[in-house]
Amino acid sequence: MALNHAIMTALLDDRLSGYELTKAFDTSLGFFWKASHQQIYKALRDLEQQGLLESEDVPQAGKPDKVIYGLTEGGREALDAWVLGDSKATESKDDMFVKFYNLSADNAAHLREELAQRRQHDGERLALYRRIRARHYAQPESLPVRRRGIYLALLAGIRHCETRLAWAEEADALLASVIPERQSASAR
Amino acid sequence: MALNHAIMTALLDDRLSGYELTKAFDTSLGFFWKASHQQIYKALRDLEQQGLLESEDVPQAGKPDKVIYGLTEGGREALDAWVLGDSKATESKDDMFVKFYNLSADNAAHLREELAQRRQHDGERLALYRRIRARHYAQPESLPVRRRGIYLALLAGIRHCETRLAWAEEADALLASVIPERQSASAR
DNA sequence: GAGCTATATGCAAACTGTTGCATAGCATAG
DNA sequence: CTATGCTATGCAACAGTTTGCATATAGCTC
Repeated sequence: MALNHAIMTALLDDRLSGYELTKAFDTSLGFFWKASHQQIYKALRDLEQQGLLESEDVPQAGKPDKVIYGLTEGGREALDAWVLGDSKATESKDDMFVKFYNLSADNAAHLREELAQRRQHDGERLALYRRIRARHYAQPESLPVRRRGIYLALLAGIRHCETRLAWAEEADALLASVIPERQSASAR
Repeated sequence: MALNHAIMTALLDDRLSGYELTKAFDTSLGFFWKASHQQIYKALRDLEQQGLLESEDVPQAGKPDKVIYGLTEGGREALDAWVLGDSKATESKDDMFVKFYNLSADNAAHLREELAQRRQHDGERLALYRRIRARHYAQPESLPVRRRGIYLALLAGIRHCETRLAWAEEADALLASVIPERQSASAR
């Protein structure tokens, strides 16, 4: 299970609580691996039981107490070993492409709207990636080794968004040509 | 569940057996939605029970008998309605990017190998897409409407592969610079 | 004749992920 | 003062996917 390894990866530098990890999985590593808090809390308990993480209760004033987790020596070794194993690429599944196989004059306007939402989303994501890049990865050659790996992942994210946005323009033009002339997407 | 709708989409033009659908999901629609035969046979039975598909037993000589499925009127309507609903994009998950977050001098050579495998795979996939494009989608403007949708999906696949391949070159160069000089990926 | 591949379908268990709900204190906005 | 949202953790049910196994016939190769 890669979720476990993604969590351990997030704990390489910092000792974090489940809640903090959940937030980390909304950004950063979460760009490449999504996880809900339910998944994360469960994985943390499992990993601790396997001896790959150790935990510490941290009482807090004005907030609920929390439990922070850190990698054990065994966890670090397990993570290193995992990286050296083979990884399988989970092929991405996207409803929208299946819908494109159903394109018709009746649904072209709808698909165009969905596409516009994707463009919005990809545009925001791209802007975020670029900000992160400018702030933290402006000179990849001078980064420490591990940070260069993160830079490459970020770069893949950037390229991916750019490609999707460019494709969306072509797709939008083609969809527009399919929509019956008498009405546009927003006509009643 | 989009698998059900992907199956119905595959049955838009043809009446197919579970086995034939399984093969179809290895190519074509399967480029955007993977499914195993166990999933497909189960989905077919479910869909028939819901009245969205109807089946017919086809005895065969020299081969096991088969059951072919076709869309019912209700199935066609259900599919049309589904296309008009909202779709959620399943964020793709990829072990390899998590591994990049763990880049070190010790594992750079291994990651480079994994990357080479991906390049190989993406390259083959791209070549296949291009062949399909050249054969069946050379003039998208003159295609019937639904085929234009499929063309757009194919185009997305092409762009995606191209982007990944270009990124892989950059990544490879950076990884090479991280690998300790005294040994290459294949050194003992 | 033994083993491999292809056709054709299916069950069952295990794993992974999503959704809904629950608790509980504190802060901030209206 | 009430509603909302944040911090912080967790259970339980369901949905979806993967993996391993099972069956049966036919043709091909060694």
